[in-house]
Amino acid sequence: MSLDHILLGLLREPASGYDLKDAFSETVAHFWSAELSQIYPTLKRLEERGLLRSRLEPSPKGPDRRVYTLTGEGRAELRRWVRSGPVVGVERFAYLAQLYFMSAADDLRETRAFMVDLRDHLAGRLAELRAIERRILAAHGDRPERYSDDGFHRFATLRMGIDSIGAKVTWCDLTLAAIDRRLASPPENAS
Amino acid sequence: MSLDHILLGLLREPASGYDLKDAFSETVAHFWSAELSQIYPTLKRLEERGLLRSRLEPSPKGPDRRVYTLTGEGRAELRRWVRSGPVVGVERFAYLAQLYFMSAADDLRETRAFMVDLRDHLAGRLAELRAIERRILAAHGDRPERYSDDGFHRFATLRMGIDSIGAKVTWCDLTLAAIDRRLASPPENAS
DNA sequence: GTATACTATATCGATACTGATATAGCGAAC
DNA sequence: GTTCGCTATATCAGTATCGATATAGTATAC
Repeated sequence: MSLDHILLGLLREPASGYDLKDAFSETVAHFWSAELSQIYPTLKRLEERGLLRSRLEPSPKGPDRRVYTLTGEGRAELRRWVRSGPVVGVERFAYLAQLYFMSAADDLRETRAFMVDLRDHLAGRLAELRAIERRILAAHGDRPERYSDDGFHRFATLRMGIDSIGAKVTWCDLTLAAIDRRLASPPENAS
Repeated sequence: MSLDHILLGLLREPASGYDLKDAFSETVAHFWSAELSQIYPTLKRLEERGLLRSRLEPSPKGPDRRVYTLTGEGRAELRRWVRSGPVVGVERFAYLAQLYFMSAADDLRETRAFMVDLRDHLAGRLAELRAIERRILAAHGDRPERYSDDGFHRFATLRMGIDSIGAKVTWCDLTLAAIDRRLASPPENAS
């Protein structure tokens, strides 16, 4: 159900499905993603439910664009959702499952290589988020307390991404250190 | 695809679908979850693919149990997956989307209430994970360096949950503090 | 002229996941 | 004796998501 509401949220300004796909990568990529093959049918369904309205517009650089606009009902539904209290879903981490099952039978040096890979990947994501943060801070004279209300909320979601992935990178480092200690002096009476 | 491999991993000891549902809540709940309605057909499919074998056993307390066992192929597939490098999926946070769209038009005190709710929820999850950690530490005389290889990997996944949720709770607190500063002295030249 | 790249919409099949529902044995409470 | 709760398996409908594919206009490069 969340994609429905995210599309409503992004449509506070009129846009086509194609535009929305771009909006995803620019703005909400750190907490949601969607393919065009999911966006188009979802927009259609939202229009059928009366939450959106659409019109065809000629495009200067391709086929006609179907541009969607929020209806009053759509705006009301978005507000209802935002005010309905935090929607906390199940988090799924396939890589933790891999780590969990990478046990006794395997070589600890394989675990080490796995953790190095994971650390690199997460550190890359963290660097991207930090780059976005720097751009935002620069645009506001490094004074986050002076953001508009919109900016305040957007900055907050970005910070959660940075803090959460940052904690994971630190966890990778600590786990790697523990692996190295273990490789240097294996436990004798393991339990 | 991950559920397939998680079931293979949990089946290093024979179990029925019903057992596996329990195993989820006891062991891997902090990084995956699944309903019986998904577990049963997945087990059937894994058996068709030759990764599992099953037999019917009479149960002392109910209808017959269908008990699944790993085949050699199943064990090989599990090892292949574990060694294939970290599978990093997209993380989706509906509550960040809500926060993101909870902007200018709304009252900042609503954002505050939302963040308090979220903090409570996350703090509850964190407390559960810390309780599991304490039980494990107590069982090992508070010396994590002496775990078996199995214990080492399991403890590592638990730590990632604790660190990551801990960072989110801290982020809630910092965001709440920023909201309170903002409520006390609203920005004049917001940008 | 044609191959390539980008804009734009759309559909299909496969898999993933949830919640509801059905069936059925077994034991304890009332 | 029947209701309740637990064990146990199973199916269904609805939605979510991804990757592949089709179609087609426009512009640029070669």
